Amino acid sequence: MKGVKDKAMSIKYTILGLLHYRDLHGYRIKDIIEQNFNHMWTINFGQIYPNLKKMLAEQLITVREVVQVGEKGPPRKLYSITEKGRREFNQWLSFSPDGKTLLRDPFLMRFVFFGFGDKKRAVEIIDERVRLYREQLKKREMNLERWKDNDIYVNLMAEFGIKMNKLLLEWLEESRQKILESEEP
Amino acid sequence: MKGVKDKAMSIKYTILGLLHYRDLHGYRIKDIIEQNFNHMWTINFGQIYPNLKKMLAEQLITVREVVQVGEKGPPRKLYSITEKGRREFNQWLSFSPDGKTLLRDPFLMRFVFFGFGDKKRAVEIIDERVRLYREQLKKREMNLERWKDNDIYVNLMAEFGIKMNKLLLEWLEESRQKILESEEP
DNA sequence: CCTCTCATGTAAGACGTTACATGATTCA
DNA sequence: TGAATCATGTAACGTCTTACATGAGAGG
Repeated sequence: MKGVKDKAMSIKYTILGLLHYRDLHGYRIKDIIEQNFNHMWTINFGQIYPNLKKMLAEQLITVREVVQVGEKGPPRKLYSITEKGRREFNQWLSFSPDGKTLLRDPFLMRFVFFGFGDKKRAVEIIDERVRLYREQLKKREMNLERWKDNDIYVNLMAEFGIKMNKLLLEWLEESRQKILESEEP
Repeated sequence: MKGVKDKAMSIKYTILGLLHYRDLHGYRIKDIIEQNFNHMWTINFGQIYPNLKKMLAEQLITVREVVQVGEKGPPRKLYSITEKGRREFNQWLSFSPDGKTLLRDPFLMRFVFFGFGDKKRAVEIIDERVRLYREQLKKREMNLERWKDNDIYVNLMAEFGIKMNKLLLEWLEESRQKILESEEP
């Protein structure tokens, strides 16, 4: 069980997980993570390509170059998971010690200190945020529709993202009301 | 409005915010953040002390050394916010562009892939997690009691932490049931 | 012609985590 | 005596973000 340590989100295991479904190239991996794990992650190429390189060196994956005839852009590099990759993935899946659940939100951080600023401005900022959360919710609900046929865990996870989004919205709207009703210090 | 950019949680502004209430030393700042922002952050000295040093150089804060007579440990360094610090803080409070809300949870990341592993083991891991969320919830509820007299924003934030915790618990318990009822692939 | 999308990648820097190092006092 | 708490801090390492660099084809 040694060696399976990762407190962070771990792109490594996410990639290994995705490669269980089908072979993928870097650009596509980014797409999938962006669409499906957007409530947990912001992903970028600066993370993906170096990781793939490293995983290749560790022999967790293999590559083959595929030229898409009549398609734009450079040839794709399709990655596949190896037996070693599967073994490490399974170790992680069953025995990785989980870190804490963290809701990282710079807005919420500001929110706590709104008492030191102007109330009118605070409400303005909240309104902006409400709009943003509404848009996000719409997107997630559409996304869930698209993936409905998927496996149970993926669906449950997507449903959770929507629930969290709704909670955030409800809470913010209630808070807005309470703030308006509150007396100035 | 230039120069106010921070996508990350920004210890800097959090410290400036806390110094609005009273003068603090590094160790105490860590305590407060740990107790009050635990659903958003894990904080450690490796972040706090270097930041205080930097903020001192930027003249956002000042220090004075205070020897606690008859107290254990080295003398405390009490930090105060300066006028410049207040100005920067207010800029941030009113005009910082907020990044995305991210729920970082290594457990949830594993959860998505449970379909590739053993169902019995998956349920075991979920049960462990349920216990952990229950404990967390208890702590947060006690914490809210302690801070009840605080300002409205701090309270709303704490309430949100509790709501999120409850949602996570409910969702996980429901999911556990659905997983048990589901057919093996 | 210009911008968008697809597709690869690197480099610098910001941010976060863990481990180490020191040392006094309190409590079991 | 040994562990825990209070209190300071540094160093090394990992992770994440942003910006840069390249280039082809599609569509307006």
